[in-house]
Amino acid sequence: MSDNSEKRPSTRKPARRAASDLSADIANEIRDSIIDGRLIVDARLPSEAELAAQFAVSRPTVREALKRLAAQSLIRTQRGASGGAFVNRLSYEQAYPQQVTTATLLLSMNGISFATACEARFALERACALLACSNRTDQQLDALKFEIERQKDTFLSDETFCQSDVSFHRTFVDCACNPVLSYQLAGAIEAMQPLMNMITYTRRSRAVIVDLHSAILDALADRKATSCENVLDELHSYTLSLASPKS
Amino acid sequence: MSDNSEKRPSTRKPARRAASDLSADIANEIRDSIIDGRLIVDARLPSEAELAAQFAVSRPTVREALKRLAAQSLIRTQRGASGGAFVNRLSYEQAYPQQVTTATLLLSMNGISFATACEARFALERACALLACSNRTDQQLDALKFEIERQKDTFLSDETFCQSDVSFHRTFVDCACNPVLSYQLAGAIEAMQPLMNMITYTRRSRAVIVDLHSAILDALADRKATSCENVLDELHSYTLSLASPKS
DNA sequence: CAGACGTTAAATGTCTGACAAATAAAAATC
DNA sequence: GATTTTTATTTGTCAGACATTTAACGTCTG
Repeated sequence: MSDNSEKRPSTRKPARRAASDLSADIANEIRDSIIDGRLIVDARLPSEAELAAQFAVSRPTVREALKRLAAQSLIRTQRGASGGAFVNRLSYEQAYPQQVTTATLLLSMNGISFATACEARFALERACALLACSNRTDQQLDALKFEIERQKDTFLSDETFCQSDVSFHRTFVDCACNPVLSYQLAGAIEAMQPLMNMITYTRRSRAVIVDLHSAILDALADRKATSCENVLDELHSYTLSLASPKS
Repeated sequence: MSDNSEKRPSTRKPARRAASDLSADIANEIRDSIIDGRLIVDARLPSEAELAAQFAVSRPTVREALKRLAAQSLIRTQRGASGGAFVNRLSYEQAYPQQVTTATLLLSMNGISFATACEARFALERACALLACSNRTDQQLDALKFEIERQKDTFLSDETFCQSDVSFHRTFVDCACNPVLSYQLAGAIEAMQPLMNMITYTRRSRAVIVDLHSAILDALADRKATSCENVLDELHSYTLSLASPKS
């Protein structure tokens, strides 16, 4: 929204623009360099001492800036002679935890209702149905089948059942064979699972869940996207009914 | 094959990196306290000196940990007598930029193809169609109409047109009236827009876009979810055809 | 000449101590 | 009693130092 016209560092001076957070400024500057390609993957940043001289600050300040970037997995550091800070290749594995943390806190801190979270979660999962039906592999079907079989085991602990539930839905999302989609959805599903577990833990009927999961598997096997979406809607309704059975 | 100087021995395990990163350990510990509720929103953390004593490290180390948390908007700091570090109420506005940054870098650093990104983007947007049709307000329709009118102006610069395009789609997502969905989708749309602009900038026909946008508006007005999804599919196909014109 | 081995230098990780700046509460003044 | 001043607390920043890690260099030996 704000006009980002900070492309002229030559005329830049230690102005009075509320610059009481040097480490944040430095971190932002380096981050922008990474985003717009001036610093490419695996490029080595100047040493902390050099950065300190370059930005005319002390080394602790530079270090705080680097730690900010490290917290976002934008850089990695290595000790030793040819060590230093390197631009990190951001991988899905590294981005997942942050995504989950952020989503979890957003839900818990902003009073998101169970219904709203649930609605979002199933809408997103529904978005995968079409692609999953066209792109799913037989291996993925086997994986889904395996989880369903696990869930049929009545001796399974509640915790393990929930874990298997998450695995099932993540595998379902993976059926779309689109890593971007998997990334986005994994964050959403993982973040909402604790919330959903807390509410539906005791009330859920495993038989109903297993039946619906089986129906999803069948729809995927037959590549029937519409029927797949319908089952997801049923699962959505059932989950909602667990949360508010007040009558 | 060129000899790669950055070989990665597969036997190398990332297990021994926990030994020397005190600031990361401290940051993780505090983060977990926030997540599981031991530290609630607006709670004040101990002062840096107290934290240093508590964790038996020096103040700079504590500060690096706090900067890591600040980079994720988990805490805010305030100077002065009754200042300190406070648990931040994570808002969507604060989470957006990080979400966009992460998504942008994930796309650009992992060689995500245009088709894959496009597929994910439209699948996600499609997920909103059903909810948008039931929940949209007349105000939102007006906002969409306003953007379409802007896009009809032939004197609009390419940049402004793209900007309006983003606004249109974000407003569309907002029609679902689900903040969680808006958050997830905004990240995806914002992150993919630069990629899509780069490819479709010159080739796109504004008339086609405007027509499709109008069709979306009509579908929303009539609350016809299926027709809305179909138009989105058309837009998807058209965008894809721009990237690989078989003519 | 080649390989093993010790040395060295560079870089990050950490600590100590200090001062500056901001800020709210307490104290002093009118 | 209201306003002003002082004070204490806390973060922001700096300087210097030492420890630790690690790659590169040089030396010694077979």
